[in-house]
Amino acid sequence: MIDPLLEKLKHYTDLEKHEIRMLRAAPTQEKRLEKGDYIIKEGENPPAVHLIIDGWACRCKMLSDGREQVMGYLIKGDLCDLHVTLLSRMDHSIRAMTTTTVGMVPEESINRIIEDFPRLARALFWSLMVDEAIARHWILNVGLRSAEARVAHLFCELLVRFQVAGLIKGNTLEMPMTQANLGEALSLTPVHINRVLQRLRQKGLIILARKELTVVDPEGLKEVAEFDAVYLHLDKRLVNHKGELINKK
Amino acid sequence: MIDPLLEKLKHYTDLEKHEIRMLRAAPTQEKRLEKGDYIIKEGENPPAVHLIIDGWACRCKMLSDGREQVMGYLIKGDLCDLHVTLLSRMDHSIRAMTTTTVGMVPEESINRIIEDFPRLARALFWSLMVDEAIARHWILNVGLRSAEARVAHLFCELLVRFQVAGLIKGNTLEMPMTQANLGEALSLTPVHINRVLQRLRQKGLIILARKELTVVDPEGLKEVAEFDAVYLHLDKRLVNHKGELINKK
DNA sequence: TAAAATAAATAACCCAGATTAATAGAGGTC
DNA sequence: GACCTCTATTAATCTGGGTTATTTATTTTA
Repeated sequence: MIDPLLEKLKHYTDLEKHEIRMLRAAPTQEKRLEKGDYIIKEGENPPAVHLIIDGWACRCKMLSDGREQVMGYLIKGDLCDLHVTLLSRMDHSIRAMTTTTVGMVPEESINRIIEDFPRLARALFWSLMVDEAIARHWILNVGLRSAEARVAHLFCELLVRFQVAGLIKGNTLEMPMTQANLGEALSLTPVHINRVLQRLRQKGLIILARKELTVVDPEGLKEVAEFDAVYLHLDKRLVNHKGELINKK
Repeated sequence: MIDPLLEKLKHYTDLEKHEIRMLRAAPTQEKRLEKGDYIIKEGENPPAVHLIIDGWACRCKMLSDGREQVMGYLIKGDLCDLHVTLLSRMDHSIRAMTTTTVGMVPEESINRIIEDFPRLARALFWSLMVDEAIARHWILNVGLRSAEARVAHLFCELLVRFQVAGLIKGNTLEMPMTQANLGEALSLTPVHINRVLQRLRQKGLIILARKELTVVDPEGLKEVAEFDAVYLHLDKRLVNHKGELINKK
């Protein structure tokens, strides 16, 4: 089930049958991981690129005192470590937050895509650049926004990403992370995350219970978060079969 | 003077004469900017990629209340907006922090490199991936480290980046940003930046005066910062003329 | 070289979010 | 359905870094 990745890439460019076929055939093996397992550890040089097929994962890194920062969430359709095809080893770890199934795309398939499927290659690089933009905006989030805006911003981001990957129709998504885990991502303590969630609930912006988040008032939440989806770069580009942009302006 | 970029890329792969020639010829035009000028503004879709030839710049983004977050520093040899060849528009701005000269590399040159100079293309993508890793580690820095460690970490990063670009031999580099600007990058107030700098000076780790930083005790500073240069991915890769990795393990 | 403007240094006081601790639910599991 | 463990909730207290204000260098400009 590679469809969420396809759905996501379609937001960047149209893909033809043979490109879709190539992508569907790319993960040659699946691996199942339990909650808490590391998909890839810092320092490793995985021989294949991992694709989240089912479940949730996060990018994370620990300091020597044991405190951990979550640097990004990975959902169905996200590629975990495409960048490691260029770098030598992981500078952070990726951990499953639920029971998770990952697909393994051998590096040769990636190289084949780069050589023979330029438009697909361009779409994959686009998703890498979006990951970079998301990382930059997390700096902004942690650095500048109040606790309440921070939580709201993360929820807005996840809502859009779920919609983009075609995983939900409405405004309800599964959210398996604990308040402690949210705290690691947003640099807040679990206690304060709890306080903020109460406030967002009171304002009628969200419902969050039993690992399920419903954004009751998306516009209101965006306002609190000062959320602007531009950084997710969802505007469809016109790209020819060689991967070249046409009609750029 | 494109040498800092060349120096940087050489840390990833060896380049041959014709590749070096291509890169040297890439910036067809230069532009001079004064301190405070925007090199590229959020929302723009620059027709050329900007290369810092001289001076300092920063990636930044402002919230509606006027507060600004610096999301990264750009030094000689850095490409500002390579990612915009894939995305439609900038999701943040780039501002000159000193009088700055940028070279403009037309998008056609980038496309030519991707098509005909695979090893060079791979090196450029490597630098993009390093930018992404730097962004992720800034999340860690702002999110988890104490004020003192944060400042120390930034100084360690800049020291290594200056060394990698062949801009300095020793441990002294020009540092034109004000304490207020450092604060915008590290999410600290100018007052607190000042307090922290005093402490780092007292500990004999740095000398900072007249826009010049000397790291007196690099090892000590790294210890305070818990700095590990792995995320800058400086290990030389063995890459053939087609840009394929050889001898990966 | 004096005046003006900008940046650095310091002090006094304050607050958003941290810390610690204790309680209450929710899911598992046997 | 009794037990156990993990997660959420709440309250009381504390602190790292923020705020505001003033003074003292540096630079820049004229």
